[in-house]
Amino acid sequence: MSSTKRDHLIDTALELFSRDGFHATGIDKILSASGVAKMTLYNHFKSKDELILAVLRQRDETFRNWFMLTVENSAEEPRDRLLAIFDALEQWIRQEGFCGCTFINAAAEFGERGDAILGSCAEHKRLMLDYVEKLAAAAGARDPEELAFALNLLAEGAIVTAQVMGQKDSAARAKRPAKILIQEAMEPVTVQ
Amino acid sequence: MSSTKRDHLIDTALELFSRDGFHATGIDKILSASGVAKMTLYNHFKSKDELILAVLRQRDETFRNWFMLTVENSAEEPRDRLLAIFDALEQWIRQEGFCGCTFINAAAEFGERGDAILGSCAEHKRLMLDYVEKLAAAAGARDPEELAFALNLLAEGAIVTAQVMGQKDSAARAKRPAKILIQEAMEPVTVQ
DNA sequence: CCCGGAATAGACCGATTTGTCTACTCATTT
DNA sequence: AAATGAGTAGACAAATCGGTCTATTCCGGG
Repeated sequence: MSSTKRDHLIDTALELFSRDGFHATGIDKILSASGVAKMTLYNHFKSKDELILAVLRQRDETFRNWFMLTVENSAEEPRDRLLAIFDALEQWIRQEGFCGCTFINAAAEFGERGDAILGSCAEHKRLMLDYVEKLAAAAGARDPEELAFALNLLAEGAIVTAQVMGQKDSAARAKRPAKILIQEAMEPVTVQ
Repeated sequence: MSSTKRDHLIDTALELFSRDGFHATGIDKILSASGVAKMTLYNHFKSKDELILAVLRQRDETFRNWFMLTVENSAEEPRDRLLAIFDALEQWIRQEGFCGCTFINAAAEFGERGDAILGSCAEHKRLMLDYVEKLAAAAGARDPEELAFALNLLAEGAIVTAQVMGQKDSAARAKRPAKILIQEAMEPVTVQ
């Protein structure tokens, strides 16, 4: 039963952090929402920052797994999988309670200080980018890293646009430019 | 002298909000950093939220003006101006003290509540998008709105990537995909 | 010169912040 | 039956939060 309380705290904290922000969510709010005693929290985590780090670690794992599974289940052809990225994003954005990317939000709140937190955000983005690059390589892109970088820009842009402007079709609308970039990346022609 | 104090408060608040975040920046920190008395602040602004709104309004104006001026000064041809967007972004990102987009950061902290604040962020993004669309129309794009939307995704992606991953060449690297999308948007061919 | 408006310093308020500590309960295990 | 470890409730601390209020000072225009 030891890790049950811990996981429950992380789940509750993720929900509140996403909805209200990290600084705006007090420890007491997490405790009362999860029904866990304060000493239990500080028994599992040394500080609020450590709780945040644990939340980010877990979020990275669950989100990336969900993302990769969703992409790979909705397309077989490597090239189609590159497009399926945006179907997965669309699906995520349309989920009720969508509050943008947890890592972008965390990076927004912890810029200078908290290199550990910012580092965790950067690592997540790195892993996501690596995955897209893997897909791009499998699709036979001329320069997988370059294509992955470009598609990743579209993806990040779609996430931010959905969050800030409330434009929930942003990922769907990103699909056409993505298709163009993919097509271009396959042919062995160089654009000056 | 009335508006001097007000402007000074807004400038100081913008700096601290950008560096440390909105919730993490207390009123007292803004006061001591600006050397202004507390009652002077509350004489100009009804609350911290109103100060934040004033900061966002001023930021929208100065940033958008700087952005448009920079784009238009670095290129004459409409089509080149679309690319100059990313030169301006690059320039901004490389400025020391770059902390990401104030409006993305604000939206990250004020999601649900504070529709006024989130609304201000959405409006800024709308105005930026409108400007890009104007450029796209001047460049003779087949569908200016669509091209502007796609280029805007790349731009937002570059901003976020620079902030979260510390990848300061993100805007420069966005230029090539942008060029491809622009080129495609000019020809009267339809990609299915 | 003198008056009025703006700014000042700083006390003060109640609420909330993160974090510590104690005394207690409960279930499991040996 | 006793011991152990996890969890609990809640008091407590020191700092900070946003915001109000008062008393004072400063400066420019009539």
